[in-house]
Amino acid sequence: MPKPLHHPKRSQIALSAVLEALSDPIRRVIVQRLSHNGERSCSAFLSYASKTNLSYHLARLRTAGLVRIRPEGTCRMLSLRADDVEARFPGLLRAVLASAGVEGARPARRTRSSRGSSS
Amino acid sequence: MPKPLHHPKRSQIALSAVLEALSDPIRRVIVQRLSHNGERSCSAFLSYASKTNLSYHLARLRTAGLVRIRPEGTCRMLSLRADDVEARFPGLLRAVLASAGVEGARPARRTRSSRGSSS
DNA sequence: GTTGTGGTTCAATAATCATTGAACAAGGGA
DNA sequence: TCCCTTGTTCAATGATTATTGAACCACAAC
Repeated sequence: MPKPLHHPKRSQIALSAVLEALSDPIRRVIVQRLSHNGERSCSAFLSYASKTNLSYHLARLRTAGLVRIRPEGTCRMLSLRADDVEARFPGLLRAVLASAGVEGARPARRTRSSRGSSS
Repeated sequence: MPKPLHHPKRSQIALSAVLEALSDPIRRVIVQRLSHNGERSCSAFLSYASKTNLSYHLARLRTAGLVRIRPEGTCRMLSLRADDVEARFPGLLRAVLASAGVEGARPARRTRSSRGSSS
């Protein structure tokens, strides 16, 4: 595919764009799987969204600087730009990915001490 | 003011909502100033947005679980729910606030080694 | 060449977001 | 009491988002 597929360089990665990209559950799952399993083809994520919609979400991850997309024959390989993001926003990706796994796990069992805590 | 001003309890704070709330620069500045200076009145942030608009942004921070709003006489006091957010998503707030300060600082001086790197 | 597969682009949609001005509500003085 | 300050709610607006289907493009195999 000829379209240059623009990626922001490390210094251009913006916090707003990164947080916005990570605020979507679908995109967070993609980032998480890339973080665990390394490089994957686009089609590996077709279970999370339709072809067109997936393309949209991947473009958002790419333009935010979270993901690199490399053409390989007829398909495209995705990889997480973990080093770039870590260099720019230290600890951010780690914190989000760690939290993403637990998110919504238990309904926060009502213990005696939490009975009337937070509003 | 009588309206109960709903706050989510700690276990209800959702990652998507937190990231979404923090993805806006205005809201990030507010969170940062609360983190540095502690409790502040709403009106302390009128320099960042109009009265109505500020009320909107504060409501988003509140419903996301990032901020607590407490009526005090004729004004309202804002405080960061740093402990709740930290308990739920460890390291997240720290990472965002640390990065927020540096964001967009230097225009990334073009060194020889960065000349044609990314993208 | 033709066909198939992997992905993107385009146009359209419904929903949400950010921003504004006008109106309203609840204290706290004078 | 009448104001003034602080802040919210409402309605409207323009911009952006997420999602879809149809069309398209590039490569690879036949």
